[in-house]
Amino acid sequence: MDREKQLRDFLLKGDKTYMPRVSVDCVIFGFHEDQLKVLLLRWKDGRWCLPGGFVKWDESVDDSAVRTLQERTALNNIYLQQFHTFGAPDRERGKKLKGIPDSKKSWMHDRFVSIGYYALVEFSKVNPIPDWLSDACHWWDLHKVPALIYDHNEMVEKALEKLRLSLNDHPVGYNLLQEKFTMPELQRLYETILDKRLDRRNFQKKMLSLGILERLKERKTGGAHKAPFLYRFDKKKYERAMKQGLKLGF
Amino acid sequence: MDREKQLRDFLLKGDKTYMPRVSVDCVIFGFHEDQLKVLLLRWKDGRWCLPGGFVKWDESVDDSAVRTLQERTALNNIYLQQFHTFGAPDRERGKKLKGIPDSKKSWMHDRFVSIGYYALVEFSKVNPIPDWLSDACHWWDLHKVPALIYDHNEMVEKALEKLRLSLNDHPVGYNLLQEKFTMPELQRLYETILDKRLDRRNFQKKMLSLGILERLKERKTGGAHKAPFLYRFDKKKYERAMKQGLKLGF
DNA sequence: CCAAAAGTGTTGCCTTTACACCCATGT
DNA sequence: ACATGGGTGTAAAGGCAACACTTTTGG
Repeated sequence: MDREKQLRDFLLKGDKTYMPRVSVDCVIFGFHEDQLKVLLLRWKDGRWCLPGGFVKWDESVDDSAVRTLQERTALNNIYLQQFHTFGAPDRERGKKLKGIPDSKKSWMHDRFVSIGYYALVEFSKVNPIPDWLSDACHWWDLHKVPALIYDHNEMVEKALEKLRLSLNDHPVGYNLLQEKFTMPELQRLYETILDKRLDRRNFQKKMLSLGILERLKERKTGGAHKAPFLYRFDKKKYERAMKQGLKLGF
Repeated sequence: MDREKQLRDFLLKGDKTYMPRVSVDCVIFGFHEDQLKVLLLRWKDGRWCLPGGFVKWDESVDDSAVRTLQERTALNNIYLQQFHTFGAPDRERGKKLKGIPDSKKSWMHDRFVSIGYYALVEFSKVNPIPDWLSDACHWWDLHKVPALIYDHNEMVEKALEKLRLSLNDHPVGYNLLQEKFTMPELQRLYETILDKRLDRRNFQKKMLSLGILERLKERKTGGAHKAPFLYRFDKKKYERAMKQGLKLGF
């Protein structure tokens, strides 16, 4: 079987291409139907995990994360943030390899340190693609994430925590929402990430005061009630705000 | 020569003890005479670098940083914070090994990824100890740090940046000052880290409002002017503040 | 015409900022 | 005595939180 050979090659010769001992894992956040979602992979053995990958010898760790993300979502230009590196001594990739011949000789055997990144992506644009070791790749509601391999649940927790903290000095939305969105939608996003309710009117004032939103002529019609205005981020001003940092205080 | 053998052993057999490809580097901050200081090592070849180390197979990455710190400063219970992982493809430890026989066969050869930690230590308590590859270990004024190996200057920059950001939601001082200190000393510390002047009176109000300071009966005598009160952190309240996070906003 | 959601403005509080006066100490 | 730094209080400003009224839309 072809895949069998591919796997053997990867296990026995992968270290020609990839650095051993170091991996990258990505917590990919999406936002859909007022819920934060996380993209997960299912291994052939049924266990779920974060999309991850290895670092090529000639590639930076950041680039490795970009590549991993690109491979799972088919998206480019994704917002990506390194958030923590996980290095407990029992983090053994090798444990995944049970029952595979020669696995003891593999560069995958033994301990790995993993560098965690979180990504913010536009849910509707993602077409989840399993990797060649997995048979499924899809979105999970953040609050319903199943038990994951190793410390991946901890990674999700930590990523969320860091994302929350970042709201105190950086805007969010450009990466998670569609190009045009309404103020209530943006508010729903903030409320979901922070897991707390915000005052509608004060929220709008705060957001507009950042000067990074552009109100469009159109409104979002089709809803059951008064049609809300559509907004769009001014990309240049948004990026300037991301760089400089702000004082939001949520 | 004994050291020669020790080096050869380390280069050729070090991977029995340490994980290849992964290292830890520490930006150790101290505060002395109104200046932020960084502890640096000088290699035998004259180049300066951050104190760093490798990760033992059975040790967590955090523990490895703790050990490194302990070895350089002879201190325990140090405040330590992982702040970033550096993984550019040209980060080669091997470049250090020029001229050493068999260095190509060493686990030190080829690329390393390094996990950066910053530490806050009480300057006066530190007795800097060079490691066995270095002939000097001492404090440098943060603004006078020389050119360091690899990307270590970048690490110092990033550590400082993260430390500054942390002031917005965490107190600082317990780790950098002596047990008893005056309000002006604490203010000087904040001003130095932030590199900006603060109003004396407003600073005091803000600090006291945190409820983590205890004013002592004594005053600091010997100065040229009015004797300022001495303060001390209430350790329990300080730690609670560190955990919960605050809203300082500097 | 009613319920539910969205747009807008106002008020009061509380935090932050700016600033002034008095006190202690060494020269 | 005076220059310098430290301790304390207060008034104005600005930001934030609480809140009310009107408008629009589908049912």
